[in-house]
Amino acid sequence: MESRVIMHVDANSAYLSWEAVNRLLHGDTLDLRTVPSVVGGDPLTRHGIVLAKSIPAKKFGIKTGETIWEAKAKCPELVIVPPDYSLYMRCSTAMGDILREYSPLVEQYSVDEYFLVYTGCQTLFGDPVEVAHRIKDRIREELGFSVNVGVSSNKLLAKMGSELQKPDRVHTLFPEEVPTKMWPLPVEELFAVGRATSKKLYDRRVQTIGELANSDPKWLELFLKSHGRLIWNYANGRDVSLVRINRHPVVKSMGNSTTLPFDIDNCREAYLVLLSLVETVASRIRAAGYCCQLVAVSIKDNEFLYRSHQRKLYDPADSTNLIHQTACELFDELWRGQPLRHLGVSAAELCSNEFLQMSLFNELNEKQRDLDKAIDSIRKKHGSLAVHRASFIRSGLKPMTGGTGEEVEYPVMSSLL
DNA sequence: TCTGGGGTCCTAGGACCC
DNA sequence: TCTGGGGTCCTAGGACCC
Repeated sequence: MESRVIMHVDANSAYLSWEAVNRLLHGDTLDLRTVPSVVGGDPLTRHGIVLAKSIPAKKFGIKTGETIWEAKAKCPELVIVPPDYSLYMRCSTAMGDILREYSPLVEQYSVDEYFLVYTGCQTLFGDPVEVAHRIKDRIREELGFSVNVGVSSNKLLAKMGSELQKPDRVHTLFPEEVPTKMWPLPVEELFAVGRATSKKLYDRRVQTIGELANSDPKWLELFLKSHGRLIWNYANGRDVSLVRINRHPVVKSMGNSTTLPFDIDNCREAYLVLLSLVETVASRIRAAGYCCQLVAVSIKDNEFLYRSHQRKLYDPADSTNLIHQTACELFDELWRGQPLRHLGVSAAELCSNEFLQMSLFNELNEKQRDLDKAIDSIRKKHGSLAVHRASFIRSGLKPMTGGTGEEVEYPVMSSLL
């Protein structure tokens, strides 16, 4: 069997680079990439975390995910810009369009990452490493931002390769290069080794990827279960997962959640927030032609304690009111009166809605579906704010919450490759 | 001036059935 | 009747990813 050639293409500091490019395009003279800067949420609405940082900001020790407040303390002259998700979608798509010129097998892994199967394309475009450089340079010249490209024979190594040194670089990480290029790295840099796993490994004196690779998988399984075997294989450069074309992505769940500007302390308001979340979730489900058979509600209180309840439905549902009804019942199970800062609704066990469309259900459901359908089409034509439920009037709450502004047309794929 | 939002997968325990 | 054990479904929670 011919060995595979896989590339992983990763936009460098994606949100920040894209903001920088867009601002230059619109006449700004300052290139955000050249100064300490971050893309971040608004602390006044309690969304104040760093979503992306420039390389100069990184030199101040600023990290993604930390609070704007902490970042400012590290660098008082820090430039902070708000996120613009619809811009990021456009940049993401433009990147994918270039990649598809080099292979039909392209998987969008996240908003700023793609896998590309180059196996068999050599005869058309030539040596993989040369093509990786060409792709990288074309994206920089045509779209204005830099990427890293990792080249290897499986997805894991291609991805690890693209992370090696940034920005604007191509790296190979073939299996024979694993001991020299990957094994010296600290274990937390391995894909699928997060905070909890790296702590357990450090507690047991496993500090580098090489030490993990050369430890006994049976021993790893004692304290990491099946995850131990997985990361042991990864550390040894082994991964058999396939690149999946996103044309027919299998979405497993759809959810929306929100951190509220102020704590919620009564169930009337909570029900309303749940409704605004369900409006978004249910319309996404319907737009995709799905029904859900499971509804989940999550809460986070003012002490950051997180809990969730879920319930399987007797009949698959896609109606806003039905899902909201279930969500409120789940909320009642969960809530013990503590002030809440965050609410979430998720719909899972998705199935096709064809069965429902056959109208085997009672008249009430029929009317409910017609109503949802009518509302969806008005919103599609005139915008999501064109029609909303009267209960939101003077509530101070948004009638639809969640999402990124635009309908996101790609899935966020599995955490495992 | 604290700490986002979108996902997937795995595990453990209880219920229930045979 | 004195004690088992498989299999499946459901639920809660945790870990990981971008």
